[in-house]
Amino acid sequence: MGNLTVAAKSRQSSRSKETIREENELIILAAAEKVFAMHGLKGSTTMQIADTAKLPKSNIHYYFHTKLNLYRCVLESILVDWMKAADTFNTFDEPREAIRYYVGAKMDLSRTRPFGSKVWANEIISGAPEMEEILSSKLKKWVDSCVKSINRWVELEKIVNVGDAHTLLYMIWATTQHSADFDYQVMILNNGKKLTDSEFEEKKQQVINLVLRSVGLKP
Amino acid sequence: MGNLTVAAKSRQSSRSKETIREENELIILAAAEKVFAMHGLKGSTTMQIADTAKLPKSNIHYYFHTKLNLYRCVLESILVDWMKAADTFNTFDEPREAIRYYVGAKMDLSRTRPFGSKVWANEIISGAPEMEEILSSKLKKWVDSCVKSINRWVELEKIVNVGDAHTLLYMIWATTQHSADFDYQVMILNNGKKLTDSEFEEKKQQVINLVLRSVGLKP
DNA sequence: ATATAACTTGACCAAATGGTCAAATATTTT
DNA sequence: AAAATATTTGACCATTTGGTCAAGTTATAT
Repeated sequence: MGNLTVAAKSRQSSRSKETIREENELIILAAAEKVFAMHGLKGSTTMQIADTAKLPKSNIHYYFHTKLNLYRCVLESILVDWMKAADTFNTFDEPREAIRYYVGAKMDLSRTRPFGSKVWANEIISGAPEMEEILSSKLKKWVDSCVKSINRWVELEKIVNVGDAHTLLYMIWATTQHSADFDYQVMILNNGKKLTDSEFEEKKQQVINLVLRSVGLKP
Repeated sequence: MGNLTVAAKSRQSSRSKETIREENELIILAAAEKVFAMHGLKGSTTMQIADTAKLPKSNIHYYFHTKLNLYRCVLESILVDWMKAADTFNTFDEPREAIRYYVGAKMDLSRTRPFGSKVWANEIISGAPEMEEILSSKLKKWVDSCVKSINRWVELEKIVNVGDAHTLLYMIWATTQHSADFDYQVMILNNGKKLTDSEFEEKKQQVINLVLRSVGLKP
């Protein structure tokens, strides 16, 4: 024992500055996502986030400066996953495939990243005050191209005429989004039991089928 | 002028204690609903609510004691309307009628009481921390009876087999609920234009048709 | 009329909270 | 090795905010 110099000891447990930064940012982002999901932007305190991250509060400010900025970073990080799921909608020509994959991807996302899903939903519902730019640019483009796809399917008589394509899109959106956020809810209403993986797959299939039928497609 | 006694003047502009209480409670509840919808429970300040109600802050506390209590009162008041819409689901034997009226009622509610709708949605999404009792009792009963209705319809082959009835119910719920809360969203994504009454009726019809088709019914 | 009860409101307070700072520690560069 | 740069952290602060209180006003009961 004791045959390591102080320098060696320190070197042994040392991480490079780069990895320190990366690791801590990830830890803080994850903690913030969880806390924001539970209490919203204003309802969350930097102290709660710090405790969840098991870091001193000052550390949170050191890496993300302000709570609002941290919140925005969380949203952006969620947006990446969210858009990844969204993209599937426009990579299929056939409505059946497009819907099947998008709904599936969206529901998977809600299961693998439940906290992010809630932060996102909350932000959207409160009028997306922190995301107007993103919504007006990135998301608008996505929505527009989805609407085009849907309208084309209607013209080609691949799906029934649903009226305004936005209505259908929002319905799919709402269903997959909310289907996630209800998990919590479902637990209270049913019993205390969470869905198993296979139960979840079954539920996912049911939702897909509902959506498919809603546009006149047979599952 | 001046031929009214002080007493008469005072009597003239006076409202009975009872009506004063009733009126003020309503004013405060409405203001709170609006503010809570925009900023959530923690994000709303009693001062904001007071300003919106055009009353001094102390007055809010005089009538509702604490912010949390006021919030609960708002939720309860929304629950009344919410359950009123919900009841329609079980007053029709035919799924077509039940769905048509419930979805319609729910969407009307979201239009006539947009703020309440958002408060409710927010509360539900954050896991309904202030409503566990209500959810476990009143709402559970409603859900159970809806599930029974749906299952009976499946047995009688009036609608297709949707798997777990809860999934369908939540889907309807999510669609109507969210369809409300997207209004804000829709404005940003489309232009700045709100839906006219007739556009809304059209949209309502589209949603109803989507839901009907999703269970295999022709609109 | 007068006493009592209910309503109104500005001043005030204690606690919570977002954020700052400087001193200490660790890593990297020269 | 030493200078420079980056990270860590406790102490501290100004502001916000839910809530109280007491003094004043208005309505009601006797």
